Amino acid sequence: MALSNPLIAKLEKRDRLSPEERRVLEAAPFVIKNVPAGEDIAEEGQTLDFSTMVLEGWTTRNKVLEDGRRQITAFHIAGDFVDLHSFLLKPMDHSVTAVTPCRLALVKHAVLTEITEKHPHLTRMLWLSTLIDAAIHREWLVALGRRSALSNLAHLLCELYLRLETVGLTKGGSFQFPVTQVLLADALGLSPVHVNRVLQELRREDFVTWRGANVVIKDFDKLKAVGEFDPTYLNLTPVPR
Amino acid sequence: MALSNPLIAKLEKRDRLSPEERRVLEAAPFVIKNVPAGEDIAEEGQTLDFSTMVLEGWTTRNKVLEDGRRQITAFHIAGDFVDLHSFLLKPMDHSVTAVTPCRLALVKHAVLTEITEKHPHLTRMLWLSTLIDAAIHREWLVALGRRSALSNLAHLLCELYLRLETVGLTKGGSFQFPVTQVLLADALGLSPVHVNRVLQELRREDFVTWRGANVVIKDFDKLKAVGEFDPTYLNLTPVPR
DNA sequence: CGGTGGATTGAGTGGCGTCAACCTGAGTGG
DNA sequence: CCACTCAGGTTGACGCCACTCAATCCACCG
Repeated sequence: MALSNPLIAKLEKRDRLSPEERRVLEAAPFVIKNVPAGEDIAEEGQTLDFSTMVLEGWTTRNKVLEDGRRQITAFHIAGDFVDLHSFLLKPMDHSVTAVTPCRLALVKHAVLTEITEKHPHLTRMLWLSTLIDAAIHREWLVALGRRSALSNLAHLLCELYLRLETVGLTKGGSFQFPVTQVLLADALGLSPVHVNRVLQELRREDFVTWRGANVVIKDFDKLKAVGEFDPTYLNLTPVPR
Repeated sequence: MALSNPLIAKLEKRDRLSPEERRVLEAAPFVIKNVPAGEDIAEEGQTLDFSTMVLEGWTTRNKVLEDGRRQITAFHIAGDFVDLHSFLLKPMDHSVTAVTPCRLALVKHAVLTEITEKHPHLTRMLWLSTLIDAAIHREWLVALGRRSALSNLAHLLCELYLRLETVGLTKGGSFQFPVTQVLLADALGLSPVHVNRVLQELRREDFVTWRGANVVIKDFDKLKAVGEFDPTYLNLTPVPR
């Protein structure tokens, strides 16, 4: 399997790639690395000379406070360049952690530099993917600052559903979301206990069925309404960029 | 005055620019626009064909929920390309608003495209500036999700102080921060009433003096400690990128 | 069959929100 | 010069959403 399959799928949702650009991505050298669940993929403070793409599995970006409280700032799935920003941002300002066992592709920064030297449009597409990450951050800022716990969770589920769909990881209205309630709490800025209660409300209202990692969305429209979800920020329309 | 003075200052803090690159920025065509306080500079949903740089004044990026609640996701000051991301992200997923009267420089996206075609390193530097915006978003996510109101405010003041310093807008330990408590509330994810009380605590503890827009930091170390502020994420060290 | 990670539940608490009144200072107009 | 207005800041009373602490349940596993 080529490095670039899920990445190409993801980029093509945003703009057409030329055959040449696709070839460049497919020919880019990389190293496969497997990481067990729970392990850190990159740590705050490190200066890396490669960036990591997720081929399989779930990862988070997270920061830890002095007293051990943790905030997850992003979830990443197949096709996501988890730390593409480490290409220009040094050192890492946060850690990246594997939630499940992960298959990763490590790409040297030198390879990325060369892309930026020779392929302006492809460069813009990679830039774009970091801009979408930032747009997601902004949406989470609104959720943490101004939405209720229930609304925040509903919004997150809508977002994940669409992102997973673009890389073919949904089945009907369902997907796998292999996180514990403690992890969810760290993403939503809540306590684990309260996450449990909000989950119960989600189920009571019959928005979703959620058993283990398996999430079935039963009423996407209601979920969208509760989360005031507007997918614009995911930039899922192909446009020349 | 050239478009690029505060921008060049900002970029040079992160990596050296070549004389050629500086010339490109200085020669880039732009239009000056003055905007009164309170006016929207760009609105959610618009697709723009230019990006806006702040030459003078304060602006915010913000999102508004259906019931009118607002969340500010960023403050921008001189030298910041407020909506550089609109170059690749279309349409705008949030609004940009002038807090004070602002002097802006509007740069056509075509100009930016040309830079990406001809000047790879300069492109990386512009990319970098959007990555730093994202790093700031992440820091705010931690603040909103896991920090107390007081800690959040302290952290914000530390951040603004350093950012203003890099473009020469501090004087001793003081700077101008022309926001109302309502605006601050929208940035910190709090109610205006609670912002007022947290401000009183800041003053009571003698961390800062704050009269009108004039903020004097009396004990930066204590402020850093309360906000658990670590400036790494601002990438203020020049490094080849 | 005990150990363990994760989910669930209950009781009590607190940080921050809401509502509403009041204060203050900087205009503005007569 | 003074009355009026108005935006913004301040204060008090009260309530709730979400937190903490701690116990219990459950499924899975060696």
